[in-house]
Amino acid sequence: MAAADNEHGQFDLVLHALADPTRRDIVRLVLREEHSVSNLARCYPMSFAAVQKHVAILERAALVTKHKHGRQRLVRGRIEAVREVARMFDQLETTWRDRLDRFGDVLAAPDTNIQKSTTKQGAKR
Amino acid sequence: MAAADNEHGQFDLVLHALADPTRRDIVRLVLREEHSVSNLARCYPMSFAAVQKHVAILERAALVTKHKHGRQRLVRGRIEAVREVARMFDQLETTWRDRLDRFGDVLAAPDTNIQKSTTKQGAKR
DNA sequence: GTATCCTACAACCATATGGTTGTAGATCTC
DNA sequence: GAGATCTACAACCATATGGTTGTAGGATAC
Repeated sequence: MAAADNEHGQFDLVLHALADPTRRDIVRLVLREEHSVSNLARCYPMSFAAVQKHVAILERAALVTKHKHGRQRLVRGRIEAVREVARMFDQLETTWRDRLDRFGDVLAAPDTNIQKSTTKQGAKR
Repeated sequence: MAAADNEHGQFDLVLHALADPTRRDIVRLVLREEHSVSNLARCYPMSFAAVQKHVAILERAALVTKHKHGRQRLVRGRIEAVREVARMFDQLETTWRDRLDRFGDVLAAPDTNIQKSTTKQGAKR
């Protein structure tokens, strides 16, 4: 499972989806232009069903959409989703850095008062 | 293993490491200040060994470092790594978007020209 | 010294993941 | 209509993952 909770957050889904080179490549392709699933499948050294699963994971993460066109389903990348993820990531990084800035001097001194301060704010969550 | 190749790329490692709320929280904590492993373990509803594994995954992704201090190992977040990942992600997103711009008309979708405005101010940090 | 605490690591379990093959349903082509 | 193609889905397998407990080693405290 995820770890701390029973339901996947969007961030979890997206990062997990992108933590695979094949899936990143699929996103790259379908951002260029739409591809049918079987079309995508021919690009990778694996079965059709395997690629289908990868597409499903990307779809679950809202990174791509599918719409049917005749007998095939065309996969299209959602550039907005990609941008949103990049933005989320920037924000996450900013948040972390801000905290860093605020407590910057703590890092300056390798290990002075870690225990006691950690004790009180460690138990939150 | 991963999928397309037998050796994990750095991007795979980092995205996989961050695709878990507990690990993201650990990164957040150890960026604020150093924590021992047992200290971290007390923050989460799981065993010491489980947290130890999470830290190992973060360490493998070079998101944190450990150095021994007496009988404990202090975990410290590598802000450079986090920033580097955000940068990698921006770059990835830029690459994808660039291709999109070049083949822009493929996207007759509602939000055609949003990305270019985002282009310049999205990657700021 | 002994006891205690922190850590590393191995063994184990349940489930998720990434892959396979096979089957069945739509849809196009003929 | 028949056949071919694209897709969805189920069943299955091997391995990875996230969690557990237990054991052993180092460092501190007494």
